[in-house]
Amino acid sequence: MTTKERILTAALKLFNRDGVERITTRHIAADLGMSQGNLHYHYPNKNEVILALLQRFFDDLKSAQRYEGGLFDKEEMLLSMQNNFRIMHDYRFFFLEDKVVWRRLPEVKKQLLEYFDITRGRINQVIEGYKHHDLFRAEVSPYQLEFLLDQFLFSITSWLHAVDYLPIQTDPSAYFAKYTFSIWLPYLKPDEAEDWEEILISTG
Amino acid sequence: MTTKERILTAALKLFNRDGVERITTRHIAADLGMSQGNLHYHYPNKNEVILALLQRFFDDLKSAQRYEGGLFDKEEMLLSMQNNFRIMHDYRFFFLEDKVVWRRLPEVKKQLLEYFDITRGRINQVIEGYKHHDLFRAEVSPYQLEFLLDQFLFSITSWLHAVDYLPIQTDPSAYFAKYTFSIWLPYLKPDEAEDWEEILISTG
DNA sequence: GTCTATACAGCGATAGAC
DNA sequence: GTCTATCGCTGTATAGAC
Repeated sequence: MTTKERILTAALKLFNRDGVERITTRHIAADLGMSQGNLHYHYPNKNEVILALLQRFFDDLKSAQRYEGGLFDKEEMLLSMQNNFRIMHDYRFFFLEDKVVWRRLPEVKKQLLEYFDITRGRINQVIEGYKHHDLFRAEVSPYQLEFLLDQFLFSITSWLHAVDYLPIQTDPSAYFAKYTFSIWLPYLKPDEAEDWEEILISTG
Repeated sequence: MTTKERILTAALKLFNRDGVERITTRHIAADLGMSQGNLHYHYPNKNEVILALLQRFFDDLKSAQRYEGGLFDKEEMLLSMQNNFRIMHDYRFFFLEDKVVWRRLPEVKKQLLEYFDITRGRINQVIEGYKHHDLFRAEVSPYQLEFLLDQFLFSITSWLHAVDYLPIQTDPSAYFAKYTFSIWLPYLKPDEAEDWEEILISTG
């Protein structure tokens, strides 16, 4: 592992544990048994460390992305979401302290919103596909269905915040991946809902 | 308005705008055209300012609480939630920067979790009442229903975080109060769902 | 109650030796 | 590449005059 990489790993650990504002370049250097001057040789300032971590976050997401199975391979969809959630959890300070980071670096906000906008498009495709194949219950009103996309997006962007407020026993990433898909069960026709429920119960 | 109150009002404004960590006692004093020494006469340190704000938050909640209508007065329930959300929005730094505040003052975490635990109990009562009066659709499985309480709690505790991620045009407090109740529409029997939908569309 | 002045600690960042 | 030393700035908190 190169020194630059070791710095990022230590910084990530400390940011997640103690917060971006509290952790200084001194702390990161000390954690590595390295001088602060040397750290500044590799990264001119703290913001550059944060930006490098954001880059690594997106790289991790990309390399975890297997080839897209069809929109209707349920198990694949669930596991893929679990994977993404695990990576988000690895870099959780970006989300748990999003407002703090965005204030330092508006660029981070822009990039994260772009990322979630792409996700939003994917989810919308799935919903439209389900509409097209007539898999939603007939009684569900358009008003109700309008909220569905927002509900997914809410869950995907903000689940890390909720971890402290909900009584969760198991691995948060796994729990909230299941939670996210459980959102739409009551919108689906009984057969489709049963299908999904089985997957949610048996997987992970 | 007493000086102590003026300090709290200024501090709240600045915390919401620029973040708890960034805003210092100097900033608060300057905003009031007051010396920093004088501020420290009224509040010995920044943490005491934050704790006083938490107290005021709970006071505001309490005084906004009208007498509880029955569990089944829908309009009352919606307006009451909108009110609570508005107050949360007034003190939003407590929620948008919850992890940062909690690290400084673990006491704040304890009190907020207690508050939401009480809310959790109330919601659970409503759900149980709906079960008892047989208002949920028969096809909804116990597995699905288990998630309902968590969905409500997730929404109520974390909606402020989601404001930046969702494309919201109107007043966030109003939007998310409606959003929260829209969660359970697909779980309800058609008649009850229609009833709720009408309220959600016509109110606010 | 309100002010000015000050002590003290910690942070970001740079310079220069090895 | 890595170190030590150091500067300038900002934050918290206190002391003492009015």
